[in-house]
Amino acid sequence: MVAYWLMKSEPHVYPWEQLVEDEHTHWDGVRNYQARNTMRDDMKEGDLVLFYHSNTKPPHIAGVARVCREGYPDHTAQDSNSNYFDSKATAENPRWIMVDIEPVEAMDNIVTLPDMKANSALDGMPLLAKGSRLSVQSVPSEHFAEVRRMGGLQ
DNA sequence: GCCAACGTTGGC
DNA sequence: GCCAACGTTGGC
Repeated sequence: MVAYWLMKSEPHVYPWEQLVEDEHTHWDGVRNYQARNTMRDDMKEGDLVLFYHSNTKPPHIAGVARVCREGYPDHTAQDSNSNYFDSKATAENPRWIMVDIEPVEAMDNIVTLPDMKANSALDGMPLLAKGSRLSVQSVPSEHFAEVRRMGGLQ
């Protein structure tokens, strides 16, 4: 049973094009407990992910990715040279978790936030909720299908 | 366990 | 650059 998710990345930090070039990546740097718990407990290999570009004009979904490795310790938390260093993280208690994802398909045309807000078929989508800030979040399957359709994918 | 202060996210 | 919304920290 495939589940659907959405992950946010700022394009000047790690864009979709970089994921395509890298072929897969580990999703390090998440330092929010709710997002961590989702990666640790809920995201399974084969689940599909909407790759969202935040903090850009306009914010948009760039493509679809797939979980290719389930939750494991985010080693950057134990690296004092990393921006994501957390002094409370240890080998015994890594505190932060990441998954690996790989690209599946780019949108034929990007799906912008205003277009999603204007589409009543997406009413109730967590991304569109007021004050939504979670960088890893669930996507209802019917919303996932609608976003793919909006992006021009079969 | 409360809550004020502070830091971050992210659309606009 | 602004600021609303939200999460975390730490004193009490």
